[in-house]
Amino acid sequence: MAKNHSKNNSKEHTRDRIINSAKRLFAEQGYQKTTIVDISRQAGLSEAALYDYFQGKEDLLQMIPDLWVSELLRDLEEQLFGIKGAVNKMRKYLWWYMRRVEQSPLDAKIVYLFLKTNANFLNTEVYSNVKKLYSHLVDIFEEGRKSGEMKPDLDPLVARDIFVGTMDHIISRWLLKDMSYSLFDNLESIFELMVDAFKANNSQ
Amino acid sequence: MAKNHSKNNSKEHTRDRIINSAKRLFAEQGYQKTTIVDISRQAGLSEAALYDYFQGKEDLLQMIPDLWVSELLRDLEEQLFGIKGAVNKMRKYLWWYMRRVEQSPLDAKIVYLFLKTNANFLNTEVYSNVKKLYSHLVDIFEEGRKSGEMKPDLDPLVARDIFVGTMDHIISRWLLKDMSYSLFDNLESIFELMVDAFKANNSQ
DNA sequence: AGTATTTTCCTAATAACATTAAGGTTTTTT
DNA sequence: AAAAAACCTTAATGTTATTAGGAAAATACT
Repeated sequence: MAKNHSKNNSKEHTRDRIINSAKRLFAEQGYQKTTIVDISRQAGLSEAALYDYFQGKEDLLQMIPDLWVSELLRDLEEQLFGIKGAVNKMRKYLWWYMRRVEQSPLDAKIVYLFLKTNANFLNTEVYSNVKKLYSHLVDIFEEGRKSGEMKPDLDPLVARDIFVGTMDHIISRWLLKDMSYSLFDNLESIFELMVDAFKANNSQ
Repeated sequence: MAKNHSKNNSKEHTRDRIINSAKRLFAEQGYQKTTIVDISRQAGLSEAALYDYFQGKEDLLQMIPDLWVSELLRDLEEQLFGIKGAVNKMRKYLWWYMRRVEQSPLDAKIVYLFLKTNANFLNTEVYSNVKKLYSHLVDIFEEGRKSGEMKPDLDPLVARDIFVGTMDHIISRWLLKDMSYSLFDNLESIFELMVDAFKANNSQ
């Protein structure tokens, strides 16, 4: 029993060690320049042993965003729960996501810089989860439109493009610049401008 | 004389043939999955001959965006010349860029999907030209602010982030979805929303 | 023209790397 | 304690980027 427990732990531990080594190395040196030897050394194994845990280098790369994004998805609904009003939800979404990125810069770096290179990204688990993350945004804009908080003719998909595009752009630059400043700089004024774009024009 | 001319032509021709082969293959199969043999076969040479024209695979990848982006930069000033008003310039910028992307989808694909992977992207020629492309946008927003066409407290850098982020997002998705629809779908309503975000609120 | 030089290209190394083969050692189960 | 399973290792194997070394063709020079 106790042995079984400790064994399972150690197995999980090894797997995690490999993932964390890969994460650090991919984020530091990029996917191409990181070798399987690098990763397995860092994790304290031989190269061959790594193949008992993962199918290969691509598989290992995929695993990192897989874990991160599905955890984000789990957290998101929790975070939006109980918040009233589309603008308030939109605000929470933005601040929440930026904080999550700031908390997991290595995961974010891999998602933003190395994932899209994968030819069949559209067929991955990650993409389907990212779409779910986005769909919450679409719901928020739809709610805003219906409640009269936002423009009556607001296209929720267009609003999402502006929102996500802006977020992603800010994050990409932050990652490229090696996270040398805070992601929250200017966030308030960015948010205000986007609200101006979406909100109902009461004065007309 | 005649020989010299034809020789220079053929030299340029070979170089171009290599670049175009690489462009097609990188865009089709991705950078990693494209081999030097693939490229040189396609261009009608041996692998080794390719190294007389380019330093290596990375160098070849870099070359493609280099050429495209610097040509874009040359064209941009021409295109904005004579257009009056910040909103009109902003509109022209958006439509111009989208058309250029639609006209050179292979270049765009390489820029958008494979370039940021490069660890020292920030130190490349391309990045410095991209920054110049962006700086025209900042100028436009600054002009709009000063002329009263846009909000008096509009931060031009923030406006640029929204504008570029939105554009890039739409383009990335279009590229990932294999250019299966028109980039100009919804462009009008996207533009209108962005204008609402930036423009002076006359009714207040 | 005829020789020297440069350009362009090729066939073979070379070396780095991902992935597999084959099997040993330790742990768990019975 | 024997059998099975889990975990790990060293030594291939095969692919691929890059170099070496030099042939063939074009160009320049006399």
